[in-house]
Amino acid sequence: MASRPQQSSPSGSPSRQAPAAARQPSCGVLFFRLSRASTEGLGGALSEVGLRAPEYAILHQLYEAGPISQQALGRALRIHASNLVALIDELEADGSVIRRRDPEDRRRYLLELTDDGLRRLAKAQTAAKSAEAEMLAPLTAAEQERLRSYLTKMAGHSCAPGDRCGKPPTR
Amino acid sequence: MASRPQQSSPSGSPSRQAPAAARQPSCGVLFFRLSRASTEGLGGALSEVGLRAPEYAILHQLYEAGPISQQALGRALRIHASNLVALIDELEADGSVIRRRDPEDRRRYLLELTDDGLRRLAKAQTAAKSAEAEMLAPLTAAEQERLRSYLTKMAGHSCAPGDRCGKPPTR
DNA sequence: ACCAATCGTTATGAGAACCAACGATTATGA
DNA sequence: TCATAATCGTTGGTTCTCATAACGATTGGT
Repeated sequence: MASRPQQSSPSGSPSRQAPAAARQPSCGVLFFRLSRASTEGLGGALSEVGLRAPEYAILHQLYEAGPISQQALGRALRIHASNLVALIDELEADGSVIRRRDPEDRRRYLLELTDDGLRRLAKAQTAAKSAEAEMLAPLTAAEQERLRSYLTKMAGHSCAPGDRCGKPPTR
Repeated sequence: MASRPQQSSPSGSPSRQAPAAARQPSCGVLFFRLSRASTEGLGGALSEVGLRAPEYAILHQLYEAGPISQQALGRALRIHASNLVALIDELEADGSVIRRRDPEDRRRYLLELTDDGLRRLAKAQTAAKSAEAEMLAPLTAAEQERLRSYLTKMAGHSCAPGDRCGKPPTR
């Protein structure tokens, strides 16, 4: 400890001056942290049911938005179309989802949730419940409900089920 | 269409019965969708400043939590220690961060934000601001503030800066 | 002095992301 | 009608991220 630089906080005490950076974490940083925490907890819970997070999201989206095309699904979930193929393949292999040609446009499929897929989704939700409760623990029940409504609004805004939420983002 | 299984909504009309699955999307699914939307918008905005999301989060965390060890940083941000090395290397290479040995325990480093790093963080925040505003658009100003407080609480609960947020998650 | 534990590092492998290109199908226009 | 362009799903290949295991260096306990 011959040359301890100094203890007067070279730039280590951010509580002194705030040159330009914002003190409170931005939503971007918060989402970065929480999405990882969520992925961690959710992934662990889902592994017990033999599902991964993207597949869980797909089942949920299919249940919520009804039969939709792969491309609409990919837009809603922000999953690249090329990556969706393998995911749907797997879900179709174990009977959770079926691909059916859209009679109105036979280029696209209409992805449908089977009864097995519905059961699997229900089991996954049960498994994920405790992980979510853990994450939402510091909030009261009312706050949790409000948070959910906020997130739902944001998710709907970023890409509505049937909306054209193409890549050109307002810019 | 010779053998259409049946037309009595095999499982395609979710608005009829709800056997066991929850109607409204769980927070896990919402976080899955929003984290991807956030990564997309935030990543695009940060690329203009030459930063990626993890580096941005690191700078912010260092600014917020002061000089901390790499391991504490990794716990807070849910970044694996082995992956942190390259990230810190890069940030140190362009002068945003310096590694300094902790005199109290010379195994660990104390990561410090330099003045350059602070400036870079400020620029990144400015760049990220519009992307965040876009994502938060469907919320009122009051709701945005409440959302931020909720997320902050959750982030603090999942892993406080100096807390032992080890892997054994309550289980 | 020994042993166990911790911090940072390295190497390596598995998984997910993006990009370009291709058949199949549909839409548009001459 | 024919030709051209556009869309949907798919494939292959490249890159990036993430996780696991092992290794020196250092510290703490006995």
